[in-house]
Amino acid sequence: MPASRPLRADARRNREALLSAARQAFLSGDTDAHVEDIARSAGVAVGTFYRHFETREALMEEAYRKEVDVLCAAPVALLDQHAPDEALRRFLLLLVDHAAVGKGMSGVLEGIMATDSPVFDDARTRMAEALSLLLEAGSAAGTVRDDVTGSTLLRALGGVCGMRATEGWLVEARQITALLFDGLRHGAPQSP
Amino acid sequence: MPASRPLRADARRNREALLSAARQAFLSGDTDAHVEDIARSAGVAVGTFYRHFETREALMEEAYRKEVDVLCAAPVALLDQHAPDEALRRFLLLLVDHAAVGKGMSGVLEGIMATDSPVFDDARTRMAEALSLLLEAGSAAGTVRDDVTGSTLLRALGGVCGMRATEGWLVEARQITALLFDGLRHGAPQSP
DNA sequence: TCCATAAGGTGAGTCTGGTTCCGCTTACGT
DNA sequence: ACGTAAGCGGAACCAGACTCACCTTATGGA
Repeated sequence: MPASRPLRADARRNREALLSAARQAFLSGDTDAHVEDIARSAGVAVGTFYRHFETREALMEEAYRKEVDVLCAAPVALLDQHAPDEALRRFLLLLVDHAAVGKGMSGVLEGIMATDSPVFDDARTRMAEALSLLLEAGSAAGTVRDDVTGSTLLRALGGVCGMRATEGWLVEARQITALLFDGLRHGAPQSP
Repeated sequence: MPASRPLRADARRNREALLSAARQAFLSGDTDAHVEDIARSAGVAVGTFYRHFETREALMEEAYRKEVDVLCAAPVALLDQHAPDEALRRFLLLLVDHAAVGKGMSGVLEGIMATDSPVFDDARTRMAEALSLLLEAGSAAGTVRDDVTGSTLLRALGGVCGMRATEGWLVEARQITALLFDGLRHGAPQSP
């Protein structure tokens, strides 16, 4: 199953072009760029697009996989550097910053977190696991409540990432994460 | 501008039929029922549909206005009966229960809270005001932090309402509101 | 070097679903 | 009754995702 065949040179080129055209469009805020436009600006026809990507949404997932990878890798590194609760706090802020990368990214994060769209199943699962890691470390250390799962927290973050382009949204987003973070500590074994 | 003319009898009948067909469909989970289906099951043609509603989305807003009204009215009553923080807590749970009414309702609440769709501008504003009322009462009483606005909290609730039909989502939703509630109290003047 | 051939590309066409438009119908005031 | 403005129907239109039958070309072996 891995690399059934190495993919022809022109094919790889086109695939790459499509992906980068998509990233370009999405990051610049045009989350619902038309397939035809993406294809054209990659210099290919729609048929070619569909040779490489199952559907329009599949492309979106692919386009953002890199970002999601970065995000999902963060917890391990953070836990290495900081106490669990601090690591959690930093991760939440990281999430917000990523949502800030471009209006598009925030749309995708929203798709990941706030919907059930099967397109983002994979990303959602990995993200929930990343959060679980942090929560478990925190609750083991007794600084974070232990009755919240990664997927619950993921859900709770959905709204944050849905915020786009509103005046001063970054401030709001930071406040929300602060709110959640305080809530997470509030119920911790020793504090209430 | 008010009642430019009392609307002909058959027209009112049809409008009502459309609205109720839509509510029926939406509440039973089919948030993206087709205009044609709604029209048919109301016993009219699409043309009639568009005589009464600007767009498909406009219908959705209309269909849920009643629910939103109920929700927005709650804070006043709650503040009458309970201390501000308790009123806030109850309101958050009320929101969750409303989202539970039907998969459709939760979709709409999500639309209200987690997007910028102009369709829900009105509902969003009113909801934010309702939350502000509670937050202000709470912060005046010193039991709730004072650095969070209604619209911020609204955003924070976005994810909750986006949850649909997942096994045990109600429990998750309650946990998230508890999380937010604890976070809201955590930063209150006297407690930290 | 050249050919055979399978991988890749093309874009007109299909399909789905929202929206428009215009001619017919009907409620309702006189 | 009747005239007419308000309503209604539904075929036509349009947008945008996706398909398919056919053409083009990279590539590996003779």
